[in-house]
Amino acid sequence: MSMQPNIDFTLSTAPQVYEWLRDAILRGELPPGSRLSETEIANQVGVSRQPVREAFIRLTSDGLAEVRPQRGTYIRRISVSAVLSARLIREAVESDLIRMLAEQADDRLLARLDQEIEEQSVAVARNDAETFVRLDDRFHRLLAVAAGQEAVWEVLEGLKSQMNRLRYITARTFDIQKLIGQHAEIVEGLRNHDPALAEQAMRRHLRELLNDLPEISRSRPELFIP
Amino acid sequence: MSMQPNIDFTLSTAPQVYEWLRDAILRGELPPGSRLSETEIANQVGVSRQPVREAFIRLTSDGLAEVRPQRGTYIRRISVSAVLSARLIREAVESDLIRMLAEQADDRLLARLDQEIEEQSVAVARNDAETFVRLDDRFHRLLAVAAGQEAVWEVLEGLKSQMNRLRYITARTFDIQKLIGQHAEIVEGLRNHDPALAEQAMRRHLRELLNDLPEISRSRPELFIP
DNA sequence: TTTTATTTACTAGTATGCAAGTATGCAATA
DNA sequence: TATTGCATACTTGCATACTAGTAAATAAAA
Repeated sequence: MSMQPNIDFTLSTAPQVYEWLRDAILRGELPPGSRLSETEIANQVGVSRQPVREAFIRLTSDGLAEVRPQRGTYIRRISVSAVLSARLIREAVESDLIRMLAEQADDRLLARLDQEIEEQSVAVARNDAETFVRLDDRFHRLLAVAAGQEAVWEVLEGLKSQMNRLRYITARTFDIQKLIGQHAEIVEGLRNHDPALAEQAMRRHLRELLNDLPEISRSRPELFIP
Repeated sequence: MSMQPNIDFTLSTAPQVYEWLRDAILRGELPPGSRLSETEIANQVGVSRQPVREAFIRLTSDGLAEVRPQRGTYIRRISVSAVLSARLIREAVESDLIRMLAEQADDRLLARLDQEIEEQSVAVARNDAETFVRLDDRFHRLLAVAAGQEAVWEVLEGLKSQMNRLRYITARTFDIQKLIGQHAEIVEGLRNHDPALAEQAMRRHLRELLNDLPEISRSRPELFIP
């Protein structure tokens, strides 16, 4: 592994190791199928095996790692069905939220959303896919918060982890311009206070997010569970 | 605590301790706010602190426990907003699933669902609320499986844990007869291949599940996060 | 009596040693 | 050459010792 974490030894180390590993996994730095080792990570970080072990347990709970007793700990390969499930759930929930929001969207919110889309356009102009992924997340989060359902978004965040790994891996193959256009359609639905229109735009948007999944799973089978 | 777990020492003990505690929490045997202790549980089970500690970590990941360093481990009180979020997500997802299912429901499935409802009626006739909770879970799960989305249901299971604790606590206050009637309405929607009808029945059903939440949170504030 | 220190008995966090299972390379054998 | 047996070096699971922090009871002082 490349980087070294910044451990603050005045705080508990286990959660810090967890955060560090989780970030590395989601960013694709630790690719699916990688083999970890309690001892190895412990030496690298400068702590004992114990906190590392606890971090592994939490990663396993998240579905990001897999402990094979007496064999080793591995970064979980991506499950296509888990990714599709996460997408389906996102579509169901976010289309409900956007319909709620269409009835109550005010000018202040609409202005803020226009501004977000503007920022996204800047990112695409600079061909900065990674920034766009971050902005895209913020856009969807903002919609949930505006609907008064921030807690719902926090739950979705956890589910999205599998999708996020995929997005980082494939960040360069997105047709970002198209996605931004879809964001604009969603906002138009809100502006017209048209729940059905906003919902349809949202569903279309989220359905296309994984359009390239079949191709990726064909070209990079090592990332996926067979 | 009352019961003792059945530990199979030829298998890993940590997961068994986890399952045991999780079950006790969901059933309300370990009520919200209870104080646990690694040492105490370890002695009771007959293992060292280590596997118990690992079980606590997983329970914390599930949002069922809360470790306060150097102070103790507590069963998390129920967060009303978390319960409401879980309900909203369930409604969004299950109404999408039921709409998908309405187009493809065959006689075999409908017969099976009728049979499930029959079983539920038997439970209510015996005034067996706990069995009904289990059957209710199975009914909704069956719908997800029939829609070809078992993986989606597995995800919902995790979210439902907060709702489930509440259900066990309040099992006696439910108007079970009414819930069974709503199940029947859902099945009628499927039988008529009417997605809109099935969806409306499902939404009504899931909205009423928490009707008594305000009253419970008033009468038993010790179970909830303020 | 009230307030302040101090002791004592807890808690979880971490380090470490040992046990048991697994993979791998090498040597002996067919 | 191909296969088997074994030594060795791993892996994680668990038990234990120790640390540091917390809380509450107790003792000392005002």
